[in-house]
Amino acid sequence: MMMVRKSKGLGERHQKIIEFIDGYQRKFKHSPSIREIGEHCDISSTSVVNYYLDQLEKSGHIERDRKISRGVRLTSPAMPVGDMFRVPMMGVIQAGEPIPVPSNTDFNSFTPEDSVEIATSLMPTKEKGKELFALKVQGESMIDAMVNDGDIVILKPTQDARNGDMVAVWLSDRNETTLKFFFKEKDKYRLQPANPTMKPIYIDKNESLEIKGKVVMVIRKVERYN
Amino acid sequence: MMMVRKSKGLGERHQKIIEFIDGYQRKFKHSPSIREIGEHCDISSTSVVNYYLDQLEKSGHIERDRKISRGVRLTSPAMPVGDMFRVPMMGVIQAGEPIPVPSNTDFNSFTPEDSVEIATSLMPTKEKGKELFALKVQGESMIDAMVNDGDIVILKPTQDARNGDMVAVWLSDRNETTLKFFFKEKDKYRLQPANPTMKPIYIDKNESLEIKGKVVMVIRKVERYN
DNA sequence: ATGATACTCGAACGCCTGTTCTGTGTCAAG
DNA sequence: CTTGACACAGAACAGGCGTTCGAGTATCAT
Repeated sequence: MMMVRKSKGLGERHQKIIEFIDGYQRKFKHSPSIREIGEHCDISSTSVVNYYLDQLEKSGHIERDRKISRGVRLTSPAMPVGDMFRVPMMGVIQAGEPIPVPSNTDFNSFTPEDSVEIATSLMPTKEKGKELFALKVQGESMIDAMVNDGDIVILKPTQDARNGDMVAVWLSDRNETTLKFFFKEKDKYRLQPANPTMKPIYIDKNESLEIKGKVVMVIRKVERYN
Repeated sequence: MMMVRKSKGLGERHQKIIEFIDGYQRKFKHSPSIREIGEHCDISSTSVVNYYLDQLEKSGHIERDRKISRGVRLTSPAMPVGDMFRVPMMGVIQAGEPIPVPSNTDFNSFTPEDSVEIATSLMPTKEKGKELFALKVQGESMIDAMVNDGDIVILKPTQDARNGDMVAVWLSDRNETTLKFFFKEKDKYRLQPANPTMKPIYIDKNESLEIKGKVVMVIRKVERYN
């Protein structure tokens, strides 16, 4: 039958408690005590706080270290505390295929599996990563940009590049995706490989050239070849 | 008994305490109490623990929330809670110079400024990074390993490499440091550049070849040329 | 020697904190 | 109406915990 009671989901107090714990941990660097939770959530008795904490633990929202002072913590804090952020992995980039670009509406639909975490201390400039996306390089066609099979490139979506930017471009005439340094010259574009021993390629200005994004970071995990 | 004076720097007990706090926070998700620190660091009195904690706070190694249970925490934990860890930046790697390798004794002497944070989710295999160190590449001499000026390479110190490993080697005969893929052949070593368009170099087995470490990761920040 | 400094110990004080127990009121089902 | 699950309050208990104090010991410069 129908219970008008709050038998399902999170009640108002559950949410208030979670919010308070999250804010408290952010402000101070430790967890609140049961009594502190009670005070700030308008609960007069510690047993009631304990009552809700038990429920939140069963529902998996929090973890508790029993008998330990301030042993309450959120299972998945909104921001992973550590100074880093998450970049969605949109797919692969390879010659002969257009690269996927993020749609503007999906901002929280990616899971940890298909995303990359970057420490903010590693980020160039202050692209504090709210629009960035990542691509995995497939094949060795980007090798002239010093990017190899399996590498991860972090891109910032943009249409127009400045001279010297490393960009991901889609050459529809050649049916090819490539990473190059971008230079605009008199009547053509020069796409300069990163490796100085290799020659640049020139694209006429009326040839179609689609800039997909600007590379801000390259990450290579070396573990293969065993 | 022997009581060793240490008026400067960190004494043995200071280090032991820091290590314990770090390990404790990693294992459980909260800080240890003063008594727990005492037990595991062979300090019989809580006042002595408090004594050292005060010093560590003044020297900036820890932070304390007074009057708060378990209100001790490291100012820059080796692993900043969020799922990542810190790799010490030992210096630069460049042709013509030997690369610096970490001494075994410095474990907390590096500051956030000269270290690199890596998300564990980005790490290859399970090198859960307790011996790793980082080097910044200077010059373009590593370009045949697809590593460029300004790149950061993460190395795992090792003397012997397996075939296919990407290693940092010091060729004393040539007075050169280089990154190559390592292959042992009949009577010589083959050092294969990562870029297939470049030819390998061969080192005779009696020529001196010092392997300094195995590359596990390469990070490139692209922000220059503006 | 002597005092200063650095270090160690043990105990006690008193608040903090998680836990538990009893009791009250509400509301829906039987 | 009775019953029982549910939400809540208050109090009390027992141990956890940071803090403080008094006292003792070793090392060193004066």
